[in-house]
Amino acid sequence: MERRPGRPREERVTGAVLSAVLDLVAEQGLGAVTMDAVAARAGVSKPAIYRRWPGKHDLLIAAAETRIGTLSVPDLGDFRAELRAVLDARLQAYRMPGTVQLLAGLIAASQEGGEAQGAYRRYVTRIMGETRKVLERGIARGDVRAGVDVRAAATLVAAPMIFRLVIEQELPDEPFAAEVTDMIARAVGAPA
Amino acid sequence: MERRPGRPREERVTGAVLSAVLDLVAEQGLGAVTMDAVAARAGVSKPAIYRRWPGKHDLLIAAAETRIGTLSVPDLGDFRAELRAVLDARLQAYRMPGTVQLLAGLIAASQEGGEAQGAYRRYVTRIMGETRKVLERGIARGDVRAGVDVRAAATLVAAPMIFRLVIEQELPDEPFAAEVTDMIARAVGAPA
Amino acid sequence: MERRPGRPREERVTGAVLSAVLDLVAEQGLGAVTMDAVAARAGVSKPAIYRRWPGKHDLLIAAAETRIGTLSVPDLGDFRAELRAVLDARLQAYRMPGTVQLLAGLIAASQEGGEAQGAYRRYVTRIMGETRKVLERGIARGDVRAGVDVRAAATLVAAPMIFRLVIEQELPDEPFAAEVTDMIARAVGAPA
Amino acid sequence: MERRPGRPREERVTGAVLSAVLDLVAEQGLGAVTMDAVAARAGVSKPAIYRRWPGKHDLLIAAAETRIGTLSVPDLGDFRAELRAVLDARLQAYRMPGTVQLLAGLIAASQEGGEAQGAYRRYVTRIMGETRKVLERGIARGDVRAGVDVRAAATLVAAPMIFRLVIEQELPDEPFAAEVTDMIARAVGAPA
DNA sequence: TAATAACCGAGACGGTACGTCAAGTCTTCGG
DNA sequence: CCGAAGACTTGACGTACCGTCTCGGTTATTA
Repeated sequence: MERRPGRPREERVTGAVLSAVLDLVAEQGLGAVTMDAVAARAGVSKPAIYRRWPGKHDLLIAAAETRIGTLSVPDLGDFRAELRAVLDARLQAYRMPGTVQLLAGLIAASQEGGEAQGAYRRYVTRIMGETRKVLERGIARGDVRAGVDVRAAATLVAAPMIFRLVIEQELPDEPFAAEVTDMIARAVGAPA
Repeated sequence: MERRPGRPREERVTGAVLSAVLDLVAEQGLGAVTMDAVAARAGVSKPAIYRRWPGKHDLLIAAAETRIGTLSVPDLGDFRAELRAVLDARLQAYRMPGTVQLLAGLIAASQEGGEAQGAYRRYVTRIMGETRKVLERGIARGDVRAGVDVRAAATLVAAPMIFRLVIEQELPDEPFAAEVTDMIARAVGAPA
Repeated sequence: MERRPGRPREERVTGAVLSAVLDLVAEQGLGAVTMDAVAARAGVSKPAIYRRWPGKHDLLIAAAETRIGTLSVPDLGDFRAELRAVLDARLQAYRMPGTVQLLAGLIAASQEGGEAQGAYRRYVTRIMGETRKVLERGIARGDVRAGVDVRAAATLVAAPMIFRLVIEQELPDEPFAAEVTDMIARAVGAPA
Repeated sequence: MERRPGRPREERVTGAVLSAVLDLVAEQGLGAVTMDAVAARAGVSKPAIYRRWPGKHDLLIAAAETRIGTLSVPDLGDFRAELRAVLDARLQAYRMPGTVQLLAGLIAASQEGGEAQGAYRRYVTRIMGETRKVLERGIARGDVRAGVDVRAAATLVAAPMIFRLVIEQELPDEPFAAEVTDMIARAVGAPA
């Protein structure tokens, strides 16, 4: 195990900063997420933040990752059930205060095209990976049509919840998740 | 016809400003859309801009409206065809340079919650209205299932294209539109 | 009379900033002369300061100029009297609170070699000009030796007071001025 | 002979640091004399520096002392000759690259009023001590007027060279030294 | 021989200031 | 009243430096 020389970074700082970002977003919205405010809230100096993340965008992405990390759906033996599980997991994540603002900030940040963009791309890929697995499992199992374009279908699954939340600015609820589950099951499910 | 006293507003300004916003976004990205930059590019003074739009957010929304304005799909006698028409119209709009950044900026701006938010909401509602009409026409016609939740379905239609563009950061293409058309037709179409 | 377009600069700002610098130096020393502190004290914004002076060094020089501006000694008919007048004028200037710190800051600032250096050089030249005039007047009058190197003599006149103040860190007093007057009069005066 | 326990300090460090300060000042000016830069240049760590000098000011003073250390003028039997020897010694010291900046830095540092100030005062006193000795020797010998204020005269001797260098920002040369010698000899010398 | 204490390089830390930039307002002039 | 031009406030940005502290490791003196 290689060890870099010099004083090691304090773990406390990383966690405190990310928490501060989430708190500020939840309590006062995206506009309150100032580097100074984050530093003050976290009880940390600005340079300590910039040592970890090259810019505000990267920090936002990192904060978002702690919110909507990798979710993992086990094999439930049924595509519809797994699909619902995926959507329910998202539902929970989106219900947490500040998630909308965080996502909105993330989207804006991802357009700048610095080092942040790579991290963002990897993040999105990772997020959608589980949905693809569920679809592929369904195909293997036979309750998803063999001809389905998996990538397009994954988009169809992931999009509505975020759209409702971020574009329509309305918290998606369970009836909505149920409705989406039903429609997508019809869209990609194997005919009886 | 009432006439305010003093020098009337020059029509030239409004157009020049909106064009400047679109140009800047397309050429240099969202970060280049500064009020000063817009003013300089449009050959216009800043006060002239603020006289027309109360803030940057509103200006962004106005610029977005010129891009993805109201689209109107005529009755083609077939839901699937009309759905495809809706998606193709979006496809064209999204293909124009700078649309991604514009949308991203719009999303970020919409979170601030000033006067702009109302305009944003009206804009989104208007955008989705046509899709709802198409769905309702399909129900009336009988080629869309009667039990479909129209609002949820409208979200299902609008979301994938924007998601692919803004979240996945990939330009949606015609095969994708075709695939989505097919899936949604299965999702909400009346069974044969 | 040419008039630049746009809103003219407020005279208030320039004066308020220079006063703020002098006040801060006098009250809390050189270390308290922060651009933020100056801005706050002057009731002015930082950009307004940077519009007028390219950096902190230039601001310091400008502030020093208001303190030890051009002094003018009239023809008193006697070299010794005029010499004493020059030294007394300096004495008064140096007695004002904060002058030491200001001079020390000036010296440090003058080493950086930006645009500030030119201003500094002009300032020093101007300061020493009056002393040279006094010397030249003395030569013409005959109570200063004809062979005296005027530039060297001017340095001999200007140096002791500043040295005592800045290097020895002691406020020069009248006995000191009298002693210096006497010694320099002997050094450059014409023999009786 | 008391010996502190633990690993003794490496002599190498002290010398390397002082050299680094002098080199940096000479090559890139006062602004380049950063504690980090000094440490890097000397191949030494920052704590190793702070173990030896309590702060930057003290380090600057220490560096200056290596440049303009104690000079000792032997009894040459003649005031004028000794005076010239003093000024020539200074001339040599001032000619070394970076001395101006070093002095300027010293002056600025001496205003801060920490622990460094004491060291600075002692340094100045020591520097001027030799000049006082020369003057007192002259009085005893009889080639300096008995009534001369020794302290004021010492200032008169020390000031012009530094003033020319630091304030006028011009390297004092031998003609200047000769001229100053002549004038001061007239100022304080005993009449023939 | 082992323990201890002070040293060493490397580098992260808090704090504070710097100089810049953008948003939105205000002021001058001329049309 | 509208227009351009540009100065203004506010407040955030990202960077630089200072002096301290924490590592892992080394070197000498003491037990």
